[in-house]
Amino acid sequence: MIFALRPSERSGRPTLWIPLVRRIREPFKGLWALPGGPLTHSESLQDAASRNLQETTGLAPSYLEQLYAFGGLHRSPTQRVVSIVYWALVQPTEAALADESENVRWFRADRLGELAFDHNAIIDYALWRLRNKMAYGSIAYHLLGEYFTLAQVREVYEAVLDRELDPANFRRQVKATPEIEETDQYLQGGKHRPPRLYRFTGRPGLDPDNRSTP
Amino acid sequence: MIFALRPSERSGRPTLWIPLVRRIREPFKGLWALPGGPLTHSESLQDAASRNLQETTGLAPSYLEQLYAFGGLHRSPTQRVVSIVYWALVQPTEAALADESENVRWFRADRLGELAFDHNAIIDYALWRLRNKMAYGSIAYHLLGEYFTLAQVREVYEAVLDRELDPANFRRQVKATPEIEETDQYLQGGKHRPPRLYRFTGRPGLDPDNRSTP
DNA sequence: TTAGTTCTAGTCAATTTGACTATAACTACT
DNA sequence: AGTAGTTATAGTCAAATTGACTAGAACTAA
Repeated sequence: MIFALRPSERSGRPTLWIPLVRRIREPFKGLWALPGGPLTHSESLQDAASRNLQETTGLAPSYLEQLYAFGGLHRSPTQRVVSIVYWALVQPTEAALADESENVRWFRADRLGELAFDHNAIIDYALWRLRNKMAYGSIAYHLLGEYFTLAQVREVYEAVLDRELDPANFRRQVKATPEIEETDQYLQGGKHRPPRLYRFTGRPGLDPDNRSTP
Repeated sequence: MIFALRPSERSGRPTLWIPLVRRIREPFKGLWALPGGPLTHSESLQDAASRNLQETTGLAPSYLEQLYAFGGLHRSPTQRVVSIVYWALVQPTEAALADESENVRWFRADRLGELAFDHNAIIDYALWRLRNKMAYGSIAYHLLGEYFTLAQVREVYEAVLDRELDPANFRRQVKATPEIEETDQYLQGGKHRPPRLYRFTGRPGLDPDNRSTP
């Protein structure tokens, strides 16, 4: 389950997109589904998630975390399947390089049709978790490049939380977080005063997969 | 992974306890471990967790949530094992009924020796999650009975967060949460003014397992 | 009756939040 | 060159929240 920001077609503002793969066999042949695959004996769960991500979309995520293990009895009509789902955030530069083909395509996260299996429910849950994490932790930065303006951060929040935020107040809050570092670079090229660039110096989450690896 | 409150032996204040089972075969024969067992083809993950809980300790939890799927390569020295761990909170009345035997015993969560497999790490993570959830959500009530005093709620917070809280300020905050309902009952029997009893009217979490079941 | 205890309501200053104003610094147009 | 348009950025002010504290209420035990 991969999230990336892409500019919306109309407004140009960033919105959440996710890549899906088309099912080429039954069940649900022809429908779109989350990328995934079996776990082998010689890789950890996180490694398997990375590998699947790499194989289907060519992406290397800047953030990868376990989402949930789905194990209901009737997730697949043909057999019992337990899916340990990971979710990833990728930076725009990465996302632009992603492979796209007949059977791999990006979709806006808020405009999905009916997907295979219980994948709509999985995505709903991932969106809920993303919004939740965003409200507390510092996760939005993994959707941006190394350098970013505070307005870009605000746009990420606005896209994910789907509401407008006061620019001045948002600034004040972000600047109060110690993980945000001011650079002395400015972003040129806009039709207005050039905004200062910042960078994020924090580490990912505190999950069992990540907490030990410093 | 089961949490319950029990009065500390010395101070009498509530502290966190967890039941462990003794390994009766290799690997780690003789060491204590978290209760658990294999997943069958005919039960969901949550059902399997409930069943294992019931079989080993006789407990029926008031709260059951998925913790994490652990899938490192070397968790067991003999074979590759993926454990989808659930954590439960049980009320004191339930916990008092729990089976205890030669091979099932309760331990204080902050005074554990070396356990089998990676179970120390799992418990550390569960404790971290419990503290986290407690700081935000309304989860402490699942460790208490149906009726409770605000001082009891505070004691739960103090036990889990391991720091003292101002009684008056804590009251104010708890009373501000809409899920807490005042009753017109009072708890008699103390050597002091009898405190009013409250009840919790909220629902569990918003996990995929729980969110649909109303 | 009094001392001891916790319960409970309340005050007050410090901090944080939300709404808003004003100036700074750039580009684009005339 | 000058001016309008735009976003960046700092700052103000009232409202809401939090933390430290005070004081009376209501019970038990002696």
